This record gives sequence, structure tokens and C-alpha cells, in this order.
Amino acid sequence: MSAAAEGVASGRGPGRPRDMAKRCAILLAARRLFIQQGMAAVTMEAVAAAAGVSKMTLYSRFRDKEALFEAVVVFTSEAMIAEMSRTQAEGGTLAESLAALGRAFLALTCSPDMIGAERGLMMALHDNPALAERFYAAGPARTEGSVAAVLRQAAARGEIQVDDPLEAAGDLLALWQGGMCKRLSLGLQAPLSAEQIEQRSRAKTEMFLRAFAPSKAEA
Amino acid sequence: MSAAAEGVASGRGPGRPRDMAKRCAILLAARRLFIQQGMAAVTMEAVAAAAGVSKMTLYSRFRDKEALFEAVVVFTSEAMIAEMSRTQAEGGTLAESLAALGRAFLALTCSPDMIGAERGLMMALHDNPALAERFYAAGPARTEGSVAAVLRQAAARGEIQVDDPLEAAGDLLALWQGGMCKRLSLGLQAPLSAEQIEQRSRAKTEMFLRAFAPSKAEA
DNA sequence: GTGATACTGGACGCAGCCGTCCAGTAATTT
DNA sequence: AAATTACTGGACGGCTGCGTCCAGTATCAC
Repeated sequence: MSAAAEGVASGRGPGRPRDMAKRCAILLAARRLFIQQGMAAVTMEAVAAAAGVSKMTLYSRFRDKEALFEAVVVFTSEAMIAEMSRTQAEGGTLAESLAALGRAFLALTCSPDMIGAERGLMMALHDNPALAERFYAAGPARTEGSVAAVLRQAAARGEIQVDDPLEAAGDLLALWQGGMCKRLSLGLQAPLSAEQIEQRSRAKTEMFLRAFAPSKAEA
Repeated sequence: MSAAAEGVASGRGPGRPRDMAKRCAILLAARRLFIQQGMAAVTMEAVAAAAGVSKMTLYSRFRDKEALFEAVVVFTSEAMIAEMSRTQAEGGTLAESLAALGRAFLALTCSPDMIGAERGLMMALHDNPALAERFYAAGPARTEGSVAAVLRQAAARGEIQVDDPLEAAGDLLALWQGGMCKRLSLGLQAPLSAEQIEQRSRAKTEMFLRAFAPSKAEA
């Protein structure tokens, strides 16, 4: 389970080289299937077929189903990190930069891919703390850190009044998400559109700032 | 799947009557196993053994695994409803009654039982909207309604300033829970103790009330 | 008592799926 | 060219788990 998850390196040598496009195809297909049906319900045959690959190719790259699953999680985590790294809180109003972070966070956590991943991965990740940590760190934890940094600076400038920036960041993330986390996972709510994300991010950020406004004046 | 989920009625007639204690034992054992290992991983043999019951007894009461699962969900939903119904927002400060609701909500959603249920049930409930709705309605939706009612009254008395009580209730629930929902499901955080619940409920309610305070004065 | 039903414990058929093996073909190095 | 490795497609063993059946025993109504 904690092994390298990848087959023999084959870095350089004679013989036909590995088709790296196939690796990507496998991971994408596996993720899609894991998301749709859950890890237990997906057969290796189905993954191979969906990826347009022979079953032996699958097993030559990934020791078994669990190794494939682990690779999917790592793959997805890296994609999340890359996505969140693109979004930096650039200059602008405090509300503006926070709303930008919120937009990115919502777009990430509300995408069908991610809610499916979370739903499907939760049970499987539960007894694999290291992997779970990695997955979580790539998403919410990263956003929380960025938000906390912005809040800390704003507090230093006196724009807001906050004792514990990290906890306040948690509050803001919670407001952004609201109850959607649950409802999306249960399939009781459709994913948000871009405009809905935009509006929600803005509205909840506003509400958050009302709670942490400096004690003397109000908007 | 959508059938009665229960075996023949046997309401009254000759012959040995059903041992109703066994039904409860089955449901409890099944829930515990579903929570621990997820629906797919639990075998019917294991449920029968854990409940101290023959496999035939299992199948005589529940058509198949899915029917058993459905019964577990309904059973748990009813327990949640009963639990939340015990908690009414009795008189007291606005902050007090809200915090009381928060305490009940957190105690419910943070109990190992419930986080396990949510984790385990999410995937299984995803393609069973009616059942998912029922489960969700028994928990968060119920609390949200109660909170909204309290907020509406408080708004009418001018204690707070809120346009949409239901949405504000959603905000408050989100604050209470914070990021715990995710971290608990992933096993990255231990369930809260009673004192932690008490303190969190109080703190987050305070923060919420700051955001919705009437525009003229502050605490 | 008789008859009817619930429950047990083990055994079974059946299906699905994991992981492996093999012979043949494709791509690339030396 | 030869050698070496990647990939295919199908076939196979083995295991696990679902759902069923049966003979025997326990518990009820009449």
C-alpha cells in the first residue's frame, strides 16, 4: 500500500519505451470510474477498457488495485496544488482578494470531479492517514493558509480585527462552502455555475467581514 | 430498492411470533459494520454473526443487502429526528438558545456514529435520491429549520438584522461545523469532547451574531 | 395435544472479479 | 540486422460473497 505504486522504472535502456500518454489515460479513466461508482465497485477490467489499454498494461504499471488508487489520489492532489498555486491573492481591496480566493476554492471543491473524489475517497482514505493528509493538504488546507495570510496582513493594517487568523480563515472557508459539502456529496444539489460561485464567494466574504470589522466604524 | 424493505408482515396469526429484539440487533450490528467498513465491504455473513442471528433470519426479514441498507438508513434517520426533537429552543437570550441548538447539532453530527454513517452512506445514497433526502432531512435540514425560526423571531424583535433567515441559518450551521466535516470523515481529526462542543457552539454563535448585529449599536 | 410459523446451522450453486500466464505483435536501442 | 522491452487479447485458476435450500428445533395460537 505504501510502496512506490509504480512499476519498474525503465528510465533508459534498449527496447520499446513506455507510452506515457497511456499512464495519463489510465489515471483519468480510473479517477472518473472511482468517482462515479466508488472504489469497490470498479473492476480492473473496466478501468482497462475505459483507458483503452490492455489489462496487463495496467498491472505492469500498478501492482494492484490499491496501488492504482493511491496513484490516482496523488495525481489528483498534484492537480489541486497546481490549480490553487495559480491563484494568488493579488493586490486590490481586502474584500476583492478574499473573494478571489473564495472563487478559486469554490470552483475547486464544487467541481463534480472533486465532490466525487471526496465522496469516493473518504472511505478508502480513512485507513490511510498519510494519503488522506496529502489529499487534504492539497485542497482546503492550502486555501486556508492563503486566506490566513491575507487576514493577518489586513489585521496588521487595522482593516479588520481578528485574534486568530487561522481560525478566522477556517470560519471564512466554512461560510463559503456552507452546507453544500453535504448536499453535493449526497447528490441533493447540482454543482454551482460560475456566476453562482462568483456571487456566493462575494456575499459570504461580505458577511464575514461584517463580523470582523473594527469596533469603531461600520461599512 | 424502493420496496417495503421488510419481509412478510406476520402481523397476527398462528405460529411462533417474530423476535422483535432480533430486528433491532440486526440493524445495530449492520449499522456498526457499515460505518466501520463501508457498505461494499461488509458481508451478510458478518452482519448475521455480529447480530447473533442466522443468515436465513436475515434474509427472511430483509430481501437483500440493499433492503437491509435502506432499513438501516431509515432507522438512523428516525433516531436523529427523535434526538433533535428533544431539543427545543427554550426561552433565554438569543445567544443562549442558538448556542443550545448548536450544541445539539454538533453533538449529533460529530458523533462517531454519524460521521461514519455519513461517510459510509454518501456513496451508497448518491443514486438513491429519495433515501438521501430522507437522511438529510432528519439531520441538518431539521436543525436549519429550527435555527431559521429562532432567527426570524429575533429579527422581528429587532435583535438582529437579517433579510433571509433561512440563508442566515445555513451560515450559522456552517460556522458551527467549520471544516470538521471533511477532517472527521477523512479520519484526520478526533471527535470533539463535550466541552469542546460547548465552547465551539458558543464562540461561533457569537461571531455569527456580530455579523448580523443591528447597524446602530455594538455589543 | 395439533398445526403453523420462526429460527438455526451448515451446505450448495452461481456469478463476479482479481491477478496471472501466454503467444504474438509493435517500437526502439545497439 | 539482433536484442530487448512494451503492449495486446484472450483464457484461466482461485477465491469470495450473494442468495437459496433443507432438516431439525423452538415457540406461539387453537
